[in-house]
Amino acid sequence: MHYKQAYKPPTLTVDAVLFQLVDDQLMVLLTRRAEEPFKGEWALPGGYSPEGQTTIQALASIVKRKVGLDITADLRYIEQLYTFDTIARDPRGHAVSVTYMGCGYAITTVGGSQFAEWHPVDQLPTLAYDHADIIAYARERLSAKLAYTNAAMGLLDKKFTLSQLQTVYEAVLGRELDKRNFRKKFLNLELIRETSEVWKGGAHRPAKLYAFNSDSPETLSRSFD
Amino acid sequence: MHYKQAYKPPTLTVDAVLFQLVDDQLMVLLTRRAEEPFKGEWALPGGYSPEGQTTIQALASIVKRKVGLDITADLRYIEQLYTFDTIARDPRGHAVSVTYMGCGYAITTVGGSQFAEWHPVDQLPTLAYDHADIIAYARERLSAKLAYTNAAMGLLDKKFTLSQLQTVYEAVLGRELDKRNFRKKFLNLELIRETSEVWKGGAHRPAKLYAFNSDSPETLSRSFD
DNA sequence: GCAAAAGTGTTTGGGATACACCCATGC
DNA sequence: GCATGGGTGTATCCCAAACACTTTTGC
Repeated sequence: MHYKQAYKPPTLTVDAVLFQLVDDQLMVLLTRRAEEPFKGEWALPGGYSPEGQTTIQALASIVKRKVGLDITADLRYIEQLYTFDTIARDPRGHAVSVTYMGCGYAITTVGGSQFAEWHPVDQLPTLAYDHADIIAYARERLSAKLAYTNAAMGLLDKKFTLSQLQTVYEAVLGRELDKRNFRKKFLNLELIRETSEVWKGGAHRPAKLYAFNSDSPETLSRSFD
Repeated sequence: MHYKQAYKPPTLTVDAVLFQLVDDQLMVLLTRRAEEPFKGEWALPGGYSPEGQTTIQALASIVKRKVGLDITADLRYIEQLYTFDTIARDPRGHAVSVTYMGCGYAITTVGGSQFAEWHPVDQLPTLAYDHADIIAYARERLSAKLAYTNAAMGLLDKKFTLSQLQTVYEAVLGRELDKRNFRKKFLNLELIRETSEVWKGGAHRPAKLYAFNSDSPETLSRSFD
């Protein structure tokens, strides 16, 4: 593409905030930077988004290469979050970052060219660039989405118990919920259905397994909580 | 900025969906394209976003130049909407567009290097690029924001009557609301305050003027409607 | 039998909805 | 005095919140 006047676009990058629950805690995937700038610091997985690829395509190949995670196979949900574009956010020069937020369940396949680790979203280390802001924004968005969509699906197995569902809500919202009210409200939304299976999880009464009625993102007419 | 490997970013553009009410109708500002591609068709105001400027800075100068509108002075509100990045959206080559949604009140200053006109959002002409999608997305976002923020502020004068406020809600949501319930609910939100002034708008009882308590965007704890 | 999580109902208060008439002004 | 929009109250229903005990299993 060429232009009548001289035109130079900023660098375009992509970054992903990837969530999953580990031990009932909301975790985010971070990589340790091997090079300057911010060498040795923690950062979100991300990289350059070149001409000829959509940002999500670029993100998919970067995430696969750097942290060994397949965003279609390993994630249950991903959406565009926001585009961060302040001039000084990258010390090397002006870089505009299109960010994504994704959710998964029991992801263990992490391991690529960069060292990566899941960190509790409530106890993050110092982060490179403006990545702390990006994570804060993603967490807020996810909280909001729990209330009016079936986004909790992203953090659960295909079949799950009501207690596991409640754990997702509690971990993301950061507060405890009443078990009876939670079940009543959620079952009223007609978002999930009972399956015939049960979960035998230990030395206690087995729990019924439920599944979401729809595999795709849904917006609720009346919102939850 | 230079790179270890060859890296070429896509073109970065900005586009704005600007709303205002005219005759109780929600209108969006469109320009008529003077050149190929899509010569003669209607499009959103927008243009290239160069290195060294944030997208909102680039948008401000483009909108000022092309349609003669000052986004700080003429608009009451603007926010980033979404980044559209499909490869084929611009026939000239891969162009990623960071889009914004803005609202104003009684804007009459339109007139720049491009012919521009306000169009009812419910009766749009054929639009260039993917701009119809962008407008649909903006309208949805604005609808949603009316429910849980003070975004209606953006489409009103600093002081307004409750009927004018209700008109904003009806125009954006696209349905009629009950006057008594609307007033009760809105006054309960403690988002607006009565002023001592009244509006004498014609051959009928004068209406009390109200003002928003806060000039800046606010999110409500309990949502409206 | 005991530890551990699953499962279950009722009461109360507040907001949502539906609905119709009088009031203040200009002309 | 009449046309025009401004302004007001009540009854009903449903949802949200608070709250504690019994059930089923593994060991």
